[in-house]
Amino acid sequence: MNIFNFKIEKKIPDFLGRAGVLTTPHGEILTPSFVVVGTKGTVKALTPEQTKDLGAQVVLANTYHLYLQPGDELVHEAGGLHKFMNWKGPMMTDSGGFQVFSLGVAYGKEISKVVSITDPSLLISERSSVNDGVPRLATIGNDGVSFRSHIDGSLHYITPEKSIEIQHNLGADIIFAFDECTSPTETETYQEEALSRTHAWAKRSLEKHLQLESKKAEDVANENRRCGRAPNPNDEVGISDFQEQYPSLLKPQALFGIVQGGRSEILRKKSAKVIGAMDFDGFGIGGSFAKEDMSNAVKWVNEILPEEKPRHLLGIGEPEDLFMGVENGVDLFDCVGPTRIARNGTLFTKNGKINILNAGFVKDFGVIDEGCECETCKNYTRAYLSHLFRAKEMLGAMLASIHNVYFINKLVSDMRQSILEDRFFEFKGEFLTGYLK
RNA sequence: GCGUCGGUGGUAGAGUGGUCAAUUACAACAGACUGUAAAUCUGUCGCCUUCGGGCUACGUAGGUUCAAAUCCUACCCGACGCA
Repeated sequence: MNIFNFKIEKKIPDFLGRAGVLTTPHGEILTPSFVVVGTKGTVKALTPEQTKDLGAQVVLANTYHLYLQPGDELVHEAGGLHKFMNWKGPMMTDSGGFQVFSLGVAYGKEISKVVSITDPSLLISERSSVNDGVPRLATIGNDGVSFRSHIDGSLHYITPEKSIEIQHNLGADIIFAFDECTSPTETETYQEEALSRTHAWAKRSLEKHLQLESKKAEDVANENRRCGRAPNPNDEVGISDFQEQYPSLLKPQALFGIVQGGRSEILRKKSAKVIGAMDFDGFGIGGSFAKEDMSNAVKWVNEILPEEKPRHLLGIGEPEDLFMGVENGVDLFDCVGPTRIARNGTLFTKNGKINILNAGFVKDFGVIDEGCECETCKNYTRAYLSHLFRAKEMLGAMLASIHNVYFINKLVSDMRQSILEDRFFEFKGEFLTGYLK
């Protein structure tokens, strides 16, 4: 299935990279594209209007968080997440699979999305399927995952079916299969076990999704009859014509399957084959990576995944990683980085990141990033942002987020343009020379 | 003028004979942050160091003691009360 049209406009010669257009019921996404993260139905410190104006084409919210608060049923009652949060463009939701990891094995440890595999303290101690005594908020079973709410401690059980159900209630255009994100420090044996679980969950996610989609199609047909509209004989799902006519919640949703496999070439390729052969509308590439492994993993996977479907590298967003991903055939990226580091005082510039809290910026009346066209750079100085951060004024986080989101969207958009103009590697060289110094 | 209480590191404020270079918070300085447990977290925070330790420090100056930020005396400063 490929429910949303994905058109590849131009490829990077002899590489996997490409520029394309993905059409969703809420508009087009020009790829490659950076997906801004709005976990709880808000891009932190930005209004949806600002987010859009900063060049964001699509936002990603989170199943687990919205299920806990305010509850997916409430969001559904509100008319879906688009309407609830007033985001009119394309939207994605993550399945909660990452929280299996971040609230599970990674809980309380210094393990995150990108880790240094050389650090022995990160090694996961001997696994026991029962309870290894390590405190965590998520426990994995073969059928699903028990979560202890990080908000109030209450216990919840999420299965692939439950995740898909929640994501249908939320109503994003693109939703993800429920998966298990593993740490690269896990043993090969465990990676294999987790991978077969992820594959089984992918299948169950897909089945549940198709079931809910056909029910939605039925609802659409009924709605049609009720309103006296003639069903469209050329469109058995009855979807494309309804994009403008029907409320958000009756619009079709695309499901992306997620490839895992840790650091292993064999497992990554196996996963790409298995997931790639399933009837997904696109694919996510997941996992916690050792930085040095990332490009290999992406390449292995994208050589196998069907070329005509979009690919999303989950949770990656450092500028140098974006170049790596685009070069290796990734169409979509999401990352909390730009917004999180912004709130913590770090800003992107063409010459690398700066921490605006550093003493040198107190009396620096220059702009954050010379030549940047964002509202922050056009109107405020480094000294002013320095003051806002030191004074803990929330405008600091807002102005910094404006800059970082603009910067990263502009960067990916420039990459796209460079592909179209056949000068991707020139652009990459130019940018990284200044950025990585 | 008399009396009472008090003067501790950039700030606030613990400590009231040894375990005190001195709890804690804030500030300061730096670092981290990659499908958001995150407007968060970590480290440093008297001087010197061959990282073992050495030196100078709790208003000032003396004193008691093996040992004082802690006890005594005088002085300086502050708050309050009485004249």
